[in-house]
Amino acid sequence: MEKDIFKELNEAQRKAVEHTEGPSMVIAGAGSGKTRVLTYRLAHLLNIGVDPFNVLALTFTNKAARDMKERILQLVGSDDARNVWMGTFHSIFARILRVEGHRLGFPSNFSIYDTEDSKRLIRNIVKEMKLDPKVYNPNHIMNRISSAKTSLTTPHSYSENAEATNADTMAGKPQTSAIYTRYANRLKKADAMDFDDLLFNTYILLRDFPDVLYKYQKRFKYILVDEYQDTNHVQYMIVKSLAADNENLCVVGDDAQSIYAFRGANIRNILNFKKDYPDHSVFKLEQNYRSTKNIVNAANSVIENNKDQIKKTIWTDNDDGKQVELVRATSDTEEGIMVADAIFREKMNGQLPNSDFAILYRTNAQSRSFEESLRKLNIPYRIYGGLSFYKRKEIKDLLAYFRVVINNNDEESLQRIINYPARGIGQTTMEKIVVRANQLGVSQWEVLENTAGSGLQVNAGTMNKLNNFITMIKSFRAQLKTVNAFDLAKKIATSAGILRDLYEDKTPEGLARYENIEELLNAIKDFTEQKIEANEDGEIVSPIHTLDEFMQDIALLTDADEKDKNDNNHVSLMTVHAAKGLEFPFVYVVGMEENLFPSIMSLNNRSDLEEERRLFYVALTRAMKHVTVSYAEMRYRWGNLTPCEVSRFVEEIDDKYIEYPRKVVSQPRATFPFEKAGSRPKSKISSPGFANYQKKGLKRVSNLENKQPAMSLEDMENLQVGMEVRHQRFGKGKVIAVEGLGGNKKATVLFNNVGQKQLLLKFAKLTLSK
DNA sequence: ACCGTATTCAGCGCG
DNA sequence: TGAATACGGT
Repeated sequence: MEKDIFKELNEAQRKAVEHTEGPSMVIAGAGSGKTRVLTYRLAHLLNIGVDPFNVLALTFTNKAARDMKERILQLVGSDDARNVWMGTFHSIFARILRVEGHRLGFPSNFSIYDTEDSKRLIRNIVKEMKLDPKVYNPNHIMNRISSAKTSLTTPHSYSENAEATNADTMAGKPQTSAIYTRYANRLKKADAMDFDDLLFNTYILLRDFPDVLYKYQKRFKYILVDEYQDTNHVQYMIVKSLAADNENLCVVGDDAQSIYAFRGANIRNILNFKKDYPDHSVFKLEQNYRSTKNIVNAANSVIENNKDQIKKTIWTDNDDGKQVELVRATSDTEEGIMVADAIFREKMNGQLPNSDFAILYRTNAQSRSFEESLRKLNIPYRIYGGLSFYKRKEIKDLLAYFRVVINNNDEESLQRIINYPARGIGQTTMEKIVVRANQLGVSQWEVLENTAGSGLQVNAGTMNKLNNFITMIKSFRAQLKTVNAFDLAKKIATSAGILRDLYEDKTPEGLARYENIEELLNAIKDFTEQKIEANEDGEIVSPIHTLDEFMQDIALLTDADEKDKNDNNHVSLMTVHAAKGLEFPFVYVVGMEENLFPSIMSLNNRSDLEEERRLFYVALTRAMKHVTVSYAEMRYRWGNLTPCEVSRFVEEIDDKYIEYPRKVVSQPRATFPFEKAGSRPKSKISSPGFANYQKKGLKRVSNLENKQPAMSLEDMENLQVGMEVRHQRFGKGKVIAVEGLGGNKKATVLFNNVGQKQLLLKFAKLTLSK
C-alpha cells in the first residue's frame, strides 16, 4: 500500500509526504500537484498508524475539504479517514465552540450571523445612535470591525488604541469605536457570533483557558494547513498555539498565489514561517504538470516583476504548446463577441466539450457581454459566484424561522420574520420593541415573551398579534427535539404562511422562489433520511435527526451550487478569484486593461499592485493548453463610455511567449453579425490603447474573422418587404418590415427556425434568396 | 401596508 | 448601466 503511494510521486513530492515529524512548509507552485501531496501525506499518516482523531486538516473552502476527504477515502480504502478533523477554519472552530463556548458565555445553540446579518445590525445600530448612515456606511464600518477582530483587537482595546481611533476621527467617523462596542454587545445578547467571531473567540478560548488549549493540543498531534498564504493573523495565532506543543505542523501554499490580502490575509505568514519555526524543513514543488511550456514561461515572466516572493523556478516537461494569444476589441460588446466566437471555432475545430473553456474576468460586472454573445451562439455557459442558494431571500427567510426557533434571542432573524408573511407587526411596533429591549438590557425576544410585564406600549390589537406570533414560535420550539428535521421544517413553512405566500405569487420569480423552498425542504428530507439507521426488520433504531442538527450542518455552507452533476457541459464564467484552484484546457482572461486589471484601486501602492499581478498569475496558470488574453479599447463603466489602455501585465509577458495580433491588409471596420438595431453607439478607434500599440510598433488587426461579408450596398437598397432572405447564422426567412435609410436601414425578418429578428443591414450577413 | 419612483453606489469574496 | 435601498404618495 505504502509503496504504491510513493510510486506516484516525484522526488520533491515524496519528501514532503514522508516528512511527518516537526514543522515543515511546502511551497507548491501552480499546477505542481499540491492536492496530491496533501492527500498522500494524510493517507501516509494513517498508513503509519496515526489515529485519524489526532489529525487536523484546515482548508480554505468547504469544497476543498470535501474533495480531499473523498480522495483520501479512495487512497486509504477504509472509513478511518472520515474521522480526520478536516474542514475550513470556520467550520472546525464553530464545532469546537459549540462544545466549549459556554466558557465564554455562549450556549451551544448560538447563531452564526452571516455578512448580511452583520451589516443589517450595524445599520440598525447606526440608526439607533442617530448617526448619519452615509457617513457611517455599514460596509465600511463592518470592514473596520472585521479587521479589528482579525488583528485580535477587542472593542475595549480598540477604544484605547490611539492609532485606530485617530484614524476614525480623521476620517470623520469618531463614533466607530462606540459602534464596535455596541455591535459586540448586541451579538452577545443575541447569543450570536459573526464569521470573524468564530476565529476570534476560538483564539480567546485557547488563550484564556489553558485546560482547553491543552486538550486540543493533545488531540491535534498532526496539523496541516492548506493555502497558508491566505491565512490572516487570527488564524495564524490559532494554528501557532495549537501546534506549540509538538510542532507537527505542515503548511502548504504558494506565495505567488496570495490574492486575499485585501481581506486580511497576511502573506508574511508564509514568508516568515522560517523565523517562526527555526527547526523547519522546506519542500519546493517546482515541476508544473498542468500547463504547456509557453504558459508556464509566460506566467513566470509576469510574476518576476514582483519583489516580495520566495525564490523558486517553476518549470514543466509538457509540450511547448501555443503562444498566449492577444485579442483586441474596440468595445466591451465586441470583446464578448470575439471571445465567444473564438470559443466557438476552437470547439468546432477540435470537437471539444464546452467544459474545456473558461472565461475569467476581474470583476463580476464584466460577465454580461460574454453571456450575451455565448447565448447568441447557443453555447451553454454557467456563471459562478453569483447569488448562492443559501443567500436567496426566500431561503434566508425560512432559515430565519429555523434560527429563531432554535435560538429565540437571534435578533436579526427575528426582525426578518416577525412581519413576514405580513401579520400586521410594522415598523413602529418593532421600533418600540427594540427601544424597550435596549432600555431593559434584555433581548428582544424577552420583551416579546413577557409583553405584559415588559411595559411595552402597544394597543390591544397589536398585542394580540405579537402574542400569536410568540405562541407559534414556541409551539415549533416545543417540537424541536421530538420531531425530525423535515417534518418540523415542513410544518414551519406551512403554518407560518411562507408556502402560501409564495404560492400566490405567479410571476416567474415567484415560481422560482417556490421551487427554491421546495429544494430546501428536499435537502432537509435527504438529511433526515440519510442519517436514519434501521435494524434488520426495517425498524428505525437511531435517534431522530433534528432541525438544529441540520442547521449546524449547513450554517457555514455557501456553495450549494456545485451539486448539479447532470449538466456539466458548459463554458465556465467566473472571476479570477473564484477560479483559484481550478484548471481548464482553454482559458480566456478578459478585460486586460489598465484601471480594470490592475484595478484602479491598486495603483497607489506597490503591495496592492503586486497582489493584482499575482492575481493575473493565478489567471494564466489555470490554463492547461492555451491562454487567450483580451481587452477592449472602449468600455462602459458606471454608465460611461471610457477609453481603455492595454494592461501593463500583458506587456510584461515576455515577447517570446505571446502572439500579438497579426497585420491585416484591409477591412478596418468590425462586423457585428448579431448587433441589435439601435443599441449602443460604436466607439471610434482612437484611444490611448491604440497609441500605446503604435508605440510598441504593433499592428492593428481586423477584429472578427469574416466568414461572409455583410450585405452589398446594392442588396441593401433593393431589400423589400416580402423578400426571401438567408442569414449566415439564422438561416432562411422572410422580410416582414423595412425601416430607416442608408446606413441605418433596418429589416425585420421572420426566420423559419429562430423566429422574428430585427437586423441592422450594414452589419447583418444577409443574402437575398431571390 | 404597499407600491412606484428617486437616489445612490459601483472591487475581488472564504466562512 | 443596473441593483438595492429610501422615500413619498395613496
